[in-house]
Amino acid sequence: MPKRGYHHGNLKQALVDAALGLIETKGPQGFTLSEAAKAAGVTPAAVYRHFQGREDLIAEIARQGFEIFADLMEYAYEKGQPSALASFESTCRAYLAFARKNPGHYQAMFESGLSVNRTAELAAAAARARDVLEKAAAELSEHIPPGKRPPSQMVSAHIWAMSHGVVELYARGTPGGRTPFPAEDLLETGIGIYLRGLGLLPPDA
Amino acid sequence: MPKRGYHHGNLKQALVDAALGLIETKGPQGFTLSEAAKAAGVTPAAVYRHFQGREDLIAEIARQGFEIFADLMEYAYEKGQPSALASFESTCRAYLAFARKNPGHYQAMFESGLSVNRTAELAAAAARARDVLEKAAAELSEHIPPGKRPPSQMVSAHIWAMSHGVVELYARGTPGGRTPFPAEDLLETGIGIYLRGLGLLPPDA
DNA sequence: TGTACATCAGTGAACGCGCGTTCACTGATGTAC
DNA sequence: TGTACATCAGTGAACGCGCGTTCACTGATGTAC
Repeated sequence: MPKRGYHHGNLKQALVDAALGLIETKGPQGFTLSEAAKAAGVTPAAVYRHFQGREDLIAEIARQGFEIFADLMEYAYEKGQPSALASFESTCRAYLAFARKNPGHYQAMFESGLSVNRTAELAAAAARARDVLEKAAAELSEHIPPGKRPPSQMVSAHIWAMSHGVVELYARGTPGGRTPFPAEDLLETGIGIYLRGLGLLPPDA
Repeated sequence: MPKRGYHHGNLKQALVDAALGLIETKGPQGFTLSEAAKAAGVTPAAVYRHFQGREDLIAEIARQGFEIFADLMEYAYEKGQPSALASFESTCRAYLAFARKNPGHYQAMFESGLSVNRTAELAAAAARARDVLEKAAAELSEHIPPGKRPPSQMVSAHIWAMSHGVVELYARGTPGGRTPFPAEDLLETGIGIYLRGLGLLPPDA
């Protein structure tokens, strides 16, 4: 697909891919524009044909990440239908799977420090991903008696928080944590206990 | 306390404090050694009398952070005694309170990318903090019938993950999240539901 | 099919800058007598 | 109490380096005729 020679052919995406690799090894703050250019086999000045600067490049990576993320979440949601519970659990699993498979995207999205409202496209992609989880949570909530039902946005926030926490603490680096349990099991059991607390799973299981 | 003049008197701690301020505004990767020196009113070269370099400075901040963190957790734990449940909930609240009150430390500890095993002191401080939560979780677990009791290390990992997730997503920046709920409420309710799932709180409440 | 030309993606040289790190030094402090 | 001296925390000049950014340019590509 990419042409060779004086004209690169698809430099924009090549820069994105090169930066992804750098992020995975050195973090979103750990590389320079020049490094990304060099990794793509191109002069630093060439970057400015496609991006306004380093931040703009990271924002594009985050945008692509949120698009992939939203697609994955939507797919997982559909796969679980028509069961609200199955959709919800499938969506949660997709969260961790995405973080595992796309660590560079994940870091650009959540650890680069850039605002999700930087551009309209980025905000839209992020909103699409969030909406999937909120929809799954809302459907699930309908199975809880109205009196003891927490707001569904709160449920999705709880789940997002636990998922993100598991990713950050137990699916990568070496922070305060490290447990003898695989991240997947940790998330699965954690969400299981949480759903039991909501009365959506039998108290035993 | 700090002397003025040619000799600073307490430069090491002054550098730590200056760096803390910089971390709070620009993140753990967003400042340079020279900036920290300037913020402390001192030549860049002076830093080398106290630290081996930038990483070493951040590691010292993280170490101090883990010490404060562990102290706070221990105090919260004691305050809840002799009730295992009260100790546990108090400890969870202390987690978020620490992150709120010491954002610079928190970032140095969990978002700077440095390994907790960098030095023995750092590892020891981190282990002390972790042990408090694990002890609280273990005591709590004893109130669950052995048959349906998850490993207490798993419980503490779940709680740490949810706490960390709430801090990262809802107590600061603007990632995929933003909810209408204060982080404190989010964590409180999330842990409440989780504990109900463990059978440690009545199914209503 | 061939030629002339417009377009524009990428080049490479240049710039000013602030970084981390070193070094011989200086001068404040504390202590021995 | 006073003086001589050792200690060592911080200075300031210097260095080489890679950064981001600009600019006039070059040459590959596509298209009009």
